[in-house]
Amino acid sequence: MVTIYDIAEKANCSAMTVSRVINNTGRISDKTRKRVQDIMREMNYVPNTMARSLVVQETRLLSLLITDITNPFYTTLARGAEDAARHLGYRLLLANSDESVDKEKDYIDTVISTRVDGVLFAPAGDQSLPNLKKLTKQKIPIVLLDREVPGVECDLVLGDSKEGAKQLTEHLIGLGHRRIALLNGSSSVSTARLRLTGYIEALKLNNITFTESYIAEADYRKAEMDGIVGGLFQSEEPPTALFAANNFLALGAIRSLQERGLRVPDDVSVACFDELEAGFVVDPFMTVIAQPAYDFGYMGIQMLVDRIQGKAPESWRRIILPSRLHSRKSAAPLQGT
Amino acid sequence: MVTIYDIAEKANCSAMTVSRVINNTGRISDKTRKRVQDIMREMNYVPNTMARSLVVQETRLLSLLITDITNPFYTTLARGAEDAARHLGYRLLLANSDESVDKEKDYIDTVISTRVDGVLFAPAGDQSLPNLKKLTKQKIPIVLLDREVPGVECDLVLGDSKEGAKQLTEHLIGLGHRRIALLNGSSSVSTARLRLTGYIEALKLNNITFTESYIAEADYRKAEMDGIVGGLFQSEEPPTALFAANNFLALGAIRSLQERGLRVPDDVSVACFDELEAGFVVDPFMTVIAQPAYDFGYMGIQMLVDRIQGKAPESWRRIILPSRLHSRKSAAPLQGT
DNA sequence: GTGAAAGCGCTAACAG
DNA sequence: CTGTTAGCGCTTTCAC
Repeated sequence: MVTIYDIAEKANCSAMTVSRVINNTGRISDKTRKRVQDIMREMNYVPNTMARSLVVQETRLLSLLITDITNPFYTTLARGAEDAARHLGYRLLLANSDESVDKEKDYIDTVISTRVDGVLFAPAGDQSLPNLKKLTKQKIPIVLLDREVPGVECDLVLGDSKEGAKQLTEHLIGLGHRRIALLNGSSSVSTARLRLTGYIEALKLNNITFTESYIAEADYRKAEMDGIVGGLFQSEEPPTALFAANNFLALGAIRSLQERGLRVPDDVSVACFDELEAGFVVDPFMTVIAQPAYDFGYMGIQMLVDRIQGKAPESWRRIILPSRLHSRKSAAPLQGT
Repeated sequence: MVTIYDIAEKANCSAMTVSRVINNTGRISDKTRKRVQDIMREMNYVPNTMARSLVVQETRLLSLLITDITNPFYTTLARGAEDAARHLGYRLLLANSDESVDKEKDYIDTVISTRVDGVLFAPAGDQSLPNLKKLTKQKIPIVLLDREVPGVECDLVLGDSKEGAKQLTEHLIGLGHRRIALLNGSSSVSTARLRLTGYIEALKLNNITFTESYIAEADYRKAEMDGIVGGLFQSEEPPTALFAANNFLALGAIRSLQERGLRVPDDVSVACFDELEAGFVVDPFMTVIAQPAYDFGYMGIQMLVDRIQGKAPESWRRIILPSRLHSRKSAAPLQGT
């Protein structure tokens, strides 16, 4: 591996001169600059970023932690983050927590010891608090993505879970449904709590009584949920519509519904948060509240870099990205009983 | 940021002792070990990986370069890579080339200067050769993923493109189709060439004459392709089936088919390589040759780490992962004319 | 314009 | 079992 000294020797100058050429700092005569550059090329010199980082105390490395690399919401987000990072001259370290606070913890440790300049963090849930505290204790800037964690002060990029849930619920109500089940994420995740709130608001607004037994909770990544969905539909007056708090929950629910002979949307309407695919798809089936996943990542990185470079305001910023309802086939008007 | 020296001072010992405690090397009395550990915890000490890397000449960082972070094939692959990396104690730097050799080049430069221990590389195509050469010139181990690049000697994890294509084509033939279009990727990508070969072999085997005008090429990421698909179907004797060389091509084709009033599978059967979604899906529609994307990533990292740690054989290894046909609705028996 | 010296945080090699 | 010295590849600071 060729170093700055090898170049300096061949170019008959000091390491400092070479360093200045590399970084375009200070005054250098055109002649020496050219000589040094030629030799660098000739010797295939590539600067050692780590050595540099060690002295300048900055790595130009950012970390992106997502909870499910398999979910198109997060891959689209990752794509946005990747683009933004590239544009701003940062590299991205990727990790996937699988919604596990423990995996998160492991990763936080490696992140800290890697001395990344900042972390873009989609937390597993409220239990991520200690992990986040660990980061803040080391003064590593954080931007929280998608989910808020009570007790953490930092910049945020969120979706409008409450409004979205309200809108989606009202959409179902508009289709004639009054018995609407909510298959929610864990209540230890802020988005799940807000989606419940939005759901309840929509019911109230339409004078529909809230039925406890129409609510169930499951893991956001969960695809297998026969028991849970079974419970929801066992009642005398089973729901005619189901609102799933995210895409994977909806998928699991549909599968489970099909297994018990219920057709979607004929027997049960289904709608959810987030698109099911990253790109477009042949013939989208699911009625969804679509969130601008790409922007979550892109803006998140922008905010993070602003903060790192001291261009951010003192106070914490909270960006709420709007979502949009796409009415499709999975949610249909209620059939006359 | 607290350093080894801060610990050493408080613990009343040398930096070396602290270092030994951290790395669990050499002999240390239980008493000093405990004292040092307590102080490390108390001061929230986190080792500085870069400083360490600088001296041990190893970063424990791997780079994963994929061509389309939006494609479920690659995200699933990334998940496999991520899991393997974690299990083996490596971190993963992620990048997305968007099938662009230029983006690839940029990334290669940062990868080299980051001194990653190895690169897991899904090349954009044959033109990636100079980028790969750059890496090998720096003696950075590479494992090539999914696509081969003529002129590059390294470990490989590939799918069985020829066999898969042959199998898929024969499946279509078995359904009664004889006029089968091939919507292929760019011929500068090894998988596209092999898929063409497999397609041709299947035709030969079934005494179907090869029709030049049934072949078209497009970008693997392409979703918009009206002109291309139009050309394929303008003939007097339009194809009754279409074999798309990857999932996104199939999606684009279907959309374009629908726009010209052709229904799938009623008017045209469609089948392709790779699943359309990372996870399971409600009611899979597309007939596909599914590749074990997760294994591409997992095994790729394993091979890479083996190579890095000198556990790999001298000769280059070439792993061919088998694929599997899933017959679904998008490809149907040919209707009597 | 250019260079010499010192040090970023850590560990290898050797000494005791 | 523990410490000393030197140096990984680079940049900061100050001197010329």
